[in-house]
Amino acid sequence: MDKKSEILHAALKLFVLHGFHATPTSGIAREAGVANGTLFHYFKTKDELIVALYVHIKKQLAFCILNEEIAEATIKEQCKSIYVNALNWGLEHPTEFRFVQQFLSSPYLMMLTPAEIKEQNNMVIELIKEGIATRQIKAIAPDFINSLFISHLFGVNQYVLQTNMSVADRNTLIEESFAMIWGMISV
Amino acid sequence: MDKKSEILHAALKLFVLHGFHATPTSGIAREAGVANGTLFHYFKTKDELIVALYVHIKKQLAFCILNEEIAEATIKEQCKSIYVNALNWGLEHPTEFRFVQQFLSSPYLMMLTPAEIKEQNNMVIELIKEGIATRQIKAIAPDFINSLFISHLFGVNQYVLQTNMSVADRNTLIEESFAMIWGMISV
DNA sequence: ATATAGATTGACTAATCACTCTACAAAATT
DNA sequence: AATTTTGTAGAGTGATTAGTCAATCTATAT
Repeated sequence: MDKKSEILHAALKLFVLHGFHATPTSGIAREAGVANGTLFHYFKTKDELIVALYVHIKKQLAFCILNEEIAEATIKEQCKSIYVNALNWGLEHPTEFRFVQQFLSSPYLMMLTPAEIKEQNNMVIELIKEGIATRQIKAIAPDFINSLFISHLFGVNQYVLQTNMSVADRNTLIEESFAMIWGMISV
Repeated sequence: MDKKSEILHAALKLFVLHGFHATPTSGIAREAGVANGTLFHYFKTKDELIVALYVHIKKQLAFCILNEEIAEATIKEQCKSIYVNALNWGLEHPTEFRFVQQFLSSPYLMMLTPAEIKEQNNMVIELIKEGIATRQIKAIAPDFINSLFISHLFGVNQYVLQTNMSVADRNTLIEESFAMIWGMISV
């Protein structure tokens, strides 16, 4: 792992543990095993590091969600694939997931342009629109359905993380929870 | 408004605007129109102020949710009353709502004891249990249903806040969104 | 071999921060 | 009236911070 990655990795850990401002850049550098100045060689400011980390993690999540052949699947199967992949990613990467949550409910969110924010949900929105057009999904605002979809994901993730469950129980819950959200948004 | 309230009010505004650590206590005191030392007369530390603010806001929300006669209502009506009241409170107090969100996804959350955290959902959990016992709500973990309920609330709130809607449209959406969550959790 | 560009370092700085301290004013209590 | 408690102020303090900078190192290209 190169130094830039080490810095991002250390920053993620410390930000989730202590919060953005309670984590000094000097602490990140120490945790990453690099000098103080090196951090500012890769990221002009601390704010730039925070935003870069968010974009970096979002990219990983997006890659993981799409990491399957779903071209020929039905709308429902595609939705389920996205749902299950996103949920599993969140459960396998709780620190990253928590960081995203922390970032989205912080004032740092405003450092992203509205276009950037919208862009990230674009794929799901398009899928929802297709589902509406083919009368498989309820004919209500796609943005609204997307909001419910994401919220549901967050809720299930949070519940699983704070509950000790066997892998089998967890998988059952994931199946059932998709059935619930699909029942809610499908016609 | 007394000085303590002024301090809480100023802190809320600045925390949501700039984040916890990016808001200096001196700034809060200035915004509240009191001296620096006065802040520390009422709150021993900045952390104590943050937690006190959270507890203060949660108390307001709890009061608002219960502010109706619902003793004789059915489980569904009680759930709807809580849902609508909570949602309306969030829409009428976006800053407070955002603060709660920010607090819950920050490391400050860990300053609350697990008992305190659990206590806050207790009323809804009890209602869900009653609903399950009377076979009106699906027989799955009450904590899980509570998670979904809260997440749904957050999702709808976020959508409404980021969308320009007429009051009529908003009320329709609130009605419809309750029907959706109720359809999801009822038998 | 030499030159050039980028990577890395860590001491340094100016600013800022949470919190303290002393002094005094206003109530409340005796 | 005297005394104690509580509220308020704001200058002051030691610690900490983001970011800079000049110096050194590494690697690749010529």
